[in-house]
Amino acid sequence: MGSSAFCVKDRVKKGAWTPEEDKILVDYIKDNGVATWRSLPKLAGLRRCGKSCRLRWTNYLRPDIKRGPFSSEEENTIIQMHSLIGNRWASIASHLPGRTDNEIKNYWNSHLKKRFANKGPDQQKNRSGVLVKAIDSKPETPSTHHMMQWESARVEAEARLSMDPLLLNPLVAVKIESDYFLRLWNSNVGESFRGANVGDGVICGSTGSQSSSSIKVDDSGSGINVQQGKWSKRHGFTDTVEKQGYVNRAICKTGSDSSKSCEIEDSRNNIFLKLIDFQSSPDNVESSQETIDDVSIYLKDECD
DNA sequence: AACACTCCCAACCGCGCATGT
DNA sequence: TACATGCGCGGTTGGGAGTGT
Repeated sequence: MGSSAFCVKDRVKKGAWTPEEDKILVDYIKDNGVATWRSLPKLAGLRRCGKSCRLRWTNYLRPDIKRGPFSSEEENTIIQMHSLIGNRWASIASHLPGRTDNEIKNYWNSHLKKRFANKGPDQQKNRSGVLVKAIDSKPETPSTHHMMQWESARVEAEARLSMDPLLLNPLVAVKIESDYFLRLWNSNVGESFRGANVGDGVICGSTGSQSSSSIKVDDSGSGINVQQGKWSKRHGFTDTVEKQGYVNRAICKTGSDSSKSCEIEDSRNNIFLKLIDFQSSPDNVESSQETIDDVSIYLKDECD
């Protein structure tokens, strides 16, 4: 379907790109941008298929691409990310500005793969000597499995956001920065969650007493609503924004004692994260000291 | 110098997801 | 709901560059 029809035109040139072709492509995109890749070669006067043009642009001609050898920091990032999420090169690339997924994939296959091939089936050490465990491996416990799934979901959400071209707009970047899920994850709350000792099993049946005002964000279609904004003493969240993300459903509440609770559901990975009774400054989340009293991880099927 | 072999990376291929009709 | 289209992603390949004999 899609791609098979995308690049099957006869008489299109294949193989290495010439400098002349590069110039045509760059000049055209500079002047006109990219409406659809499919129509671009014809409009630009290139005998290439749209797919080839897109690849050439995204992997080689884009002005923000960083050339040269990988730094030790970049290498370390690749190793750690790969140990966590496996061959998801696009997600890994989102953490390395200027590097393409293709470049990272090649670097892994040519430089790093062999180095870790003899370190056991699922264990790798980064340059700091920290032992990390591959997510591809069979989890030893349900909780570790879910921790990995959740981290994987987080990385994917970050990747999606970072790949968003709107990010180039600083105003939009502020919105994305305040994406509640990611901010929550990157806050002390998320830190607590990541470091939380959830034992060997899945914790179910956690309780929390919320009342007063609440805002429910529900996604029943393909679009996803993610809360952003600041806590308000009286109204829970203020400001909402619709954007593409990974969280499928979030229910956030402000208790009568100004305590907060937040439930985040990730249906794709079948994870239910519940943060109960954490406090934060109602006026400025960014600078707040958030604490967490209870963290629950649900397996939906088991706990509903 | 010539050949064989290995390595690296740009480019291609096919699958699958998101979106539109 | 079903189908078509556009495109992103990960796996694979082919050829040039580098190295060894």
